[in-house]
Amino acid sequence: MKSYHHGNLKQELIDCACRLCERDGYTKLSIRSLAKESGVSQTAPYRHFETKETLYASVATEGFKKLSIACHIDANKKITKKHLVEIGCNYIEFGLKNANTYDLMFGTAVGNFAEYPELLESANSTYENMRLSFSKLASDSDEVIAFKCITLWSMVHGLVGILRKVQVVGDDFEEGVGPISTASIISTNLEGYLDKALDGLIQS
Amino acid sequence: MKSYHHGNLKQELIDCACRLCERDGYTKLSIRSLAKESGVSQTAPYRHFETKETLYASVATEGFKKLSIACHIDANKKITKKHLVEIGCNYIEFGLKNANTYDLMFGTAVGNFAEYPELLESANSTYENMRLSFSKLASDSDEVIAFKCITLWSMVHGLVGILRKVQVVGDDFEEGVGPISTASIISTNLEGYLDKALDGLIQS
DNA sequence: AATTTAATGTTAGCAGTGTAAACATGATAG
DNA sequence: CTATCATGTTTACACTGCTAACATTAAATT
Repeated sequence: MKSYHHGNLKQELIDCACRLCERDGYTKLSIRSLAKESGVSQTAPYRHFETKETLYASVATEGFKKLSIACHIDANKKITKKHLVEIGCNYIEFGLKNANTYDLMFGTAVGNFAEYPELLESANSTYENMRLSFSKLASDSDEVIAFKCITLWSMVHGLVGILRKVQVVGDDFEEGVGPISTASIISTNLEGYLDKALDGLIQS
Repeated sequence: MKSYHHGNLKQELIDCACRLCERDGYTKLSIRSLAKESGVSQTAPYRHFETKETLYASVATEGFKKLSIACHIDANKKITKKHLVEIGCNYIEFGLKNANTYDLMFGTAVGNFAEYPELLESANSTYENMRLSFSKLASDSDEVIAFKCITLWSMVHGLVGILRKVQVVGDDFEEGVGPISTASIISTNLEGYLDKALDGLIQS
C-alpha cells in the first residue's frame, strides 16, 4: 500500500538522473524512464522540473558542487605552486572520471545558466575557489589573478577535452610519438606536466 | 515533373545538415526535417546514412576539413613563432564562429571516430598539420613535438570552451576583474595572449 | 475541528522522433 | 531487352517531450 504522494520525489529524481547521466550520457536520459525508475507516473517529474533542461540544470549543479569539492584546498594555509598543481590535477581527474556529467556542465545542453540561479551560483563558486587560491599564492592585482585563472582553467579544461578525444581519434602515426601515445604519457604524469606548464603562468 | 530519383541527395543532405547544425545546433537536427527540406520522403536519407550518427559523422568531417583549411599555413616557408600564434588564433576563431559545428566535432555525438574512416582521416590530418608546423619551427625530437602539439591544442581548445562558457555564466564579481571581463579582454587581444602563452611552450 | 487551498500525483493524448520492413521506380550492366 | 541493384516511398512501431484535465492529500485558514 504505497502512498499516493511520494514524499521525496524531486531529490530522488535528481539523484537518479545524476546516476543515469553519468552512466549513459545525458542524451540517453528520458524523463519517462526516470519516472519509471522512481515508480511514479510518466508526467510526475513535470511537477518538479518545468522542462528537461531544468532537470539537466539540476544535474549540472550537482556536478559543479562535486567539482568544487574536488578542487577545494584548505584556505587557511598559504597556497604554493604545488597546491595549484594539485588543483589542476584534481580538476582534470574529475573531468575524466565524470566525463558524461562534465559534458552536461560545459556543453550546450543547458543554454543559459542565468535562468537557473542554483546552477549559476555553483558554477561561479567553482571559479571563485580557483581565484581565491591564486590570490593566496602571490600578491598580484585582481586583473592578473583573473587572467591567471582563465588561463589555468582553459588549460585544464582543454586537456580534459583533448585527452578524451585523442583516445577516440586513433593513432595512425609512428610508435611513441602520435597523439595517443603522447596523451597517455601526459595523463600518466599529469602532475609533472602541469608543474611545468604552470611555470609560465606563475612568473609574470 | 520532378524525377523519382533525386540524383544528388547525399551531398545535398550533408550540405543542408551542415547549415542547419551550425544554425540551430545538432540536437535540433532531425532526419525527417532534413528530408522535408530536400523535398524527399522521410526515410530516403536512410539510403545514404545508416543512422543519425553517420550523418553527424559526415557533418563533423566537413568541420575538420574546414578547420584544417582555417589553420593551414604555407608549408614551404620556414615557420616562426608568429605563425604558430596565427594558427592558434585561427583555430580559436573557427571554434567561436562555428560553435555548433565545433560541438559536433569535439563532443560525444559521434562516439567512435574509428567507425567513420573519412572522419578519422580528416581529424588526424588536422592534427598532422599542426605537427608539421611545429616540426618546422625547431629541430625537436618527435616526442617533444608531439608534446608541444598536444599542449597547444589543449590550450586553444580549452580557450574556445571557456570563452564560450564564461559568456553564459554571468559576472557576479567586481567591475573589470570577473571572468567575463577577463575573457573579453583575452578575446579582444587573442594574438597577444597566445604570443605570451607560447613563450613557455617554445623554449624547453 | 472543519473547510478551503495549494502541492503533488495520475490518465489520456498530441506531435514529433529514429528506424525497420515491404514495396516501387528507374538507371545500369549483361 | 531484360535482370539487377541503387535509390526512392509507404506504412508502421516504439519512444520521446510536453500539455490539459482530473485525483488525492498535505497544509493553511477560518
